[in-house]
Amino acid sequence: MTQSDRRMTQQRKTILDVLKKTKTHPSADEIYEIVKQKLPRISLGTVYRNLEVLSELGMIQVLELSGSLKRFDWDPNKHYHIRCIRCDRVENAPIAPMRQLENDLYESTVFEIVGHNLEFTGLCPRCTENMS
Amino acid sequence: MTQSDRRMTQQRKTILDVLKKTKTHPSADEIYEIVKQKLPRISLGTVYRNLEVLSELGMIQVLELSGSLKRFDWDPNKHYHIRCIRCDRVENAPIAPMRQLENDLYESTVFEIVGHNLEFTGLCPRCTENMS
DNA sequence: CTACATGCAAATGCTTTGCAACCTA
DNA sequence: TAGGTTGCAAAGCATTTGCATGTAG
Repeated sequence: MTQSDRRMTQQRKTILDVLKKTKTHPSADEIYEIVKQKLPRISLGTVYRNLEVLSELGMIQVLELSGSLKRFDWDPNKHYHIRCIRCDRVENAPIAPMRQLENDLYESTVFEIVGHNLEFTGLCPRCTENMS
Repeated sequence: MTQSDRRMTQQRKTILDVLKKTKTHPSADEIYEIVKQKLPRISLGTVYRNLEVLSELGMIQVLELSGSLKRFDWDPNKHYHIRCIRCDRVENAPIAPMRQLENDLYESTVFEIVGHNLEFTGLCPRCTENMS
């Protein structure tokens, strides 16, 4: 199936809209809950399938961060993230991609490097406040 | 429960031994399969519980890499990894930890940074060969 | 019309957990 | 002998999938 075979269904369009407007990095279930307000009969499976398709089309990005569920990013461009170790909230890390990193490894590994992922962990403001 | 309350059972000892000898970064199930050869009656649940305990004790490290199952590292010290996107094999990345990275973010984020994770993705030699 | 997409429910895969029996310190 | 630990099985949870029906192009 080629890209042109994709159909812009109500569901796909709504999911994309919701993600673009959310501006955070929600999980499939969070997206499902919001989309359900507009399309009450949508199923979670459809949400997963469409997020997958949209990422194949390069319109969004799937974030598979360490030790947490999948999150989805309206911005398909490479960038880094910070994850709150308490509430799992994810935000962008305000630091430019380090493109030379992969070259640094070129001579010292037998792997053929194709990319890298940098993820910061920390406490978001809300969780810092509520520390018991 | 304090560290001194921990008991060094046959199971715990064997799991630690196997991991130290493996020198790779196996999954719980891979460890289970090897340990079973020495302790045929051990259960997968016990393997998970002990790996968790050993990491609490700082004797090993749990790796929660993006989009893959948990892996366990006999070396509790911070270091980076490369993951094969085809077979999921994980090896160490021969590059020194960048300790200043977190400071770079200090002024530009509202998060209280506590750490970071850098993960390279690529093709291991075996998978590079077998590319169809 | 055709074949991609959906809703539903069941299945999957990894990991965790409740519990009674067991064993280490 | 106290209480941490085990084996077993069941539960948990995010995600995927099979299938009959629906619908975009």
